[in-house]
Amino acid sequence: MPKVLDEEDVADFRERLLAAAERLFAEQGVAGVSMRRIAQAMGCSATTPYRYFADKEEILASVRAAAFDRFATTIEAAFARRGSPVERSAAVGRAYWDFAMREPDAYRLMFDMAQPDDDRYPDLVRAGARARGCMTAHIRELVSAGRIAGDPDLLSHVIWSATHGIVVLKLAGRLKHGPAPEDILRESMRLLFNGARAGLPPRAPAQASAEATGSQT
Amino acid sequence: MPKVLDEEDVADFRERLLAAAERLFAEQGVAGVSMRRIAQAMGCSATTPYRYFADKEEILASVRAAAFDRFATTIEAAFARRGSPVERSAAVGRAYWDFAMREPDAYRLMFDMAQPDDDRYPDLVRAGARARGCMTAHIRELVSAGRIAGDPDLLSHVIWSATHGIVVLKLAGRLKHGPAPEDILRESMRLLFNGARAGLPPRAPAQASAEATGSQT
DNA sequence: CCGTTAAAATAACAGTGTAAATTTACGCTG
DNA sequence: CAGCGTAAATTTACACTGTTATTTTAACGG
Repeated sequence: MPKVLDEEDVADFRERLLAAAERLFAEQGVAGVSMRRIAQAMGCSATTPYRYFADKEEILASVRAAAFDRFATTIEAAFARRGSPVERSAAVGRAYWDFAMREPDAYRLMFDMAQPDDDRYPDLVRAGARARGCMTAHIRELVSAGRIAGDPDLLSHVIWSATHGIVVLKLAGRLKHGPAPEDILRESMRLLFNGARAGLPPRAPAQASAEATGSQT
Repeated sequence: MPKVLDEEDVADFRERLLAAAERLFAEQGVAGVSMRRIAQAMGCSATTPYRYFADKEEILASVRAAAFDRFATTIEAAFARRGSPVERSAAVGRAYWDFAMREPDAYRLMFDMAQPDDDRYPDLVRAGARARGCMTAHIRELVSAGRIAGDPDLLSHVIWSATHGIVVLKLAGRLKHGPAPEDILRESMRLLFNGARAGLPPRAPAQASAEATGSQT
């Protein structure tokens, strides 16, 4: 134990603790993991973590922020692929789904409804905003390319919430008896994009009689 | 304290405790409510609830089952309204949204992702199944009436998950900066129904040039 | 080598879920 | 009515939790 803690040492300890905490959270659920258990996994005393984190809530917030960042990085990587707007958009959608299926515990933590006021953790706010932001770019591109019509911000929230809804229903165990989640997702996207295409102005293709019948309010 | 507990007395005690527990859960979150706190609200000793419930988890499961039943009753009432299939379907959708906004804590409890194995509580399974079931009837009716095309079971899951996604994002506090949740919901339904209508076979109305373009898949 | 001082470890507190032991009080029988 | 059996309620107790206060440890400067 050095006399004074190098800033690097602090960062290292925090990182290692967060990694351990995330693993334990995934294994036994957040409520089932105690500070003492985390400390034990770190090989330190029960209260040493309090030198690096204010309390358990801050640990949880940091784990969630890390998950959001990992998620955002994954999505951004998918969007960075080269290809047509449609291909890139499909890649983003696939990356979203794959992340949720590959790291269900991380996804659960990220979007848990029981978290009261995340706003106290700037890093969590930043990571969450980054994750949200990187889901609108591909929609904006689709609109710019004239493949769908509508307000990109609104459309991206529509696509996002539809996808999110299927993911969380599955992660909550509520899609055990109905259609396969993948089928629901595919059909949702098919219908949404068909619907959004219907809003396009008349175009080159011959049989474009689809006038704006969207007057259902 | 009677010598033996009438079955009615047991049911009464359970009901009163569940009501108190639900109120406390809503006020302070599930994790913030202790058995002792519930017992205090009941005016009994700390361990008396254990005569009526196996443990805290069973209390939570019962509260969740009650919420599902209340939800299902609300939806069924909306569907029981007289009117056209479209009107009845719209009423169901509105009732769904209104319930989630009126009882966000109940909704949170119902669809919380952190619940591991609900299957141990038959009443909860039954109530959950009932709630899910009453969301397909109005879709089935729409399909029967020829207003939309597709597999009713699949379509109902599409509509459900889209609605659910918006609700849980709002309840998780993730829709503070974007479009209003109501707008996302309206646009989602507009696009989905437009998309689903596109799958209809050619019909009476004059400008029905929409030949079966639904040849995808 | 010794004192200073930051870091770690220990001890302690209030509160948790819950099981075991104990007390209470009702209904029945002698 | 006395008193017993017994179900219901309470008290006690235990292992655990998050967290704070106190004490111990150990690296550095003189």
